[in-house]
Amino acid sequence: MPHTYEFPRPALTVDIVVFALDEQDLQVMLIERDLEPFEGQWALPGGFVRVEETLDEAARRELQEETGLKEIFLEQLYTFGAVDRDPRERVVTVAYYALVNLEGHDVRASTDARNAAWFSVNDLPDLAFDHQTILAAAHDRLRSKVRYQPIGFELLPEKFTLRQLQHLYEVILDRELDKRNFRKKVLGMEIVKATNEIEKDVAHRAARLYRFDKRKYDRLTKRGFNFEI
Amino acid sequence: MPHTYEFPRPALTVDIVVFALDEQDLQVMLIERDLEPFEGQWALPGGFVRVEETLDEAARRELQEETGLKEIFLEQLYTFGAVDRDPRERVVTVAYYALVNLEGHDVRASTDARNAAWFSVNDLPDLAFDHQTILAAAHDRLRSKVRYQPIGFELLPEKFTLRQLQHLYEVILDRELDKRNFRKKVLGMEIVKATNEIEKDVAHRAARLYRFDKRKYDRLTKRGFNFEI
DNA sequence: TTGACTTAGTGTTGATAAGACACTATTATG
DNA sequence: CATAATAGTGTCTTATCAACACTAAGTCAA
Repeated sequence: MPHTYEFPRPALTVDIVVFALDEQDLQVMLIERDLEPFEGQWALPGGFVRVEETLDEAARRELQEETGLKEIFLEQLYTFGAVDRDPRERVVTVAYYALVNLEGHDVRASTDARNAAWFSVNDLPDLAFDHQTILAAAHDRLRSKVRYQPIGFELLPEKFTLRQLQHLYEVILDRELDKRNFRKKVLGMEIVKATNEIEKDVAHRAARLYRFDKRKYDRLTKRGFNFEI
Repeated sequence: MPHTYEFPRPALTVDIVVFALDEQDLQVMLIERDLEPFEGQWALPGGFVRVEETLDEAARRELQEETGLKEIFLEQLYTFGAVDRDPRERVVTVAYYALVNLEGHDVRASTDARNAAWFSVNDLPDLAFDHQTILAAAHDRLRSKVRYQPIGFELLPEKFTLRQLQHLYEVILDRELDKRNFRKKVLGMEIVKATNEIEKDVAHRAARLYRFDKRKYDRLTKRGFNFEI
């Protein structure tokens, strides 16, 4: 069913940069394109915005369709509108970034006849369209945002050790942190709460598990509290 | 000339929140609508994105057409895509915010048969569409951004006194700052340079004029310098 | 069962930055 | 020439940040 407008309109898409964390690295989910243009190349998950859904809904829908991920942290990043970013026609894309913890979510390796895979942000393949630019912008945003808002917890399982939390910050900020200073600061802010559990199946002394205390964090931010690592 | 697509497409617009500073307040430029919907109500300047221009170009073009402003600081803010934000049809808008200094730019009070005017952000009329939401988001962004990037200089004339600069921060951050500490900090960062001029036509001791040292600022930010007030 | 290995967990100190605070200097004006 | 208005300046206290090393607890293998 064709749709006709008085003036030409850009197509509108969403693209999502999904970050996760493994033991070594920050990872990004990419999808192998099975259509021209850029057939066979890796690209960010995404697709067209429908007229009856919001941008956030479009991003969540595409993410679930293409990767199986749902109910994850998702935030709008920036809208990319270079005239020639898609060789076929004018396409404006609203980019999002998402954070997932690998333990809590089951990521389908392949859906919609497309191949999906995780890549280290430090070892990326060539990407389709301007997706390299979008990914770099998302990485920048994550790096700066993690410094004043505790979004990093989204990358960890519900219960985590302080070592895992520190590792998260070290990977995202790309520098080493002092263990004692880090623990002092995090515990001093009182936004994590000790559980009475310890980690299991480790070949050394087991560390205490903590959980993020969202209620306390919300109360603190209301009073202008600034979470800074 | 009609344009036909296989699937329906949202219309794509840009809207711009233009900030300026007067002696008392932070001001925003609004335009009185002369068409339905919201005829007679105040709204942000903006309009449709053309297929042959980037989003930034669209924002600059609309700004010049509707307010006469050009060559000003302009930055993308956020993209608003609620399904019912325009009662006529689906319209997604890429919002921008802009900073101008009132002395350096000649703002037409009225163009395109529309009435344009400045309003204090503390005393706004009812706005059309979701423009109240967009404006609030821009105000938030300005407040937080001014704390770690020296964008505030865009609101001042080329040469300004330290009192003007302090006033700018006080208005945007909505709190009083200590004069000695403020001057110590700003001069210590070395991102403003004293001129050998002083202000004129004041009924008291005249203050020295300074100018923003963009070259020095660029060199400092490259080394990870953090501009914080 | 014990010794080696691995990571958990813990405080102090010195340096630097931030915040509170009040007076003198300069110019215009009546 | 006195008054009024804002410019311009330094010190001290307190808080924050960064550097730094050892003991505790548990696993594992000989």
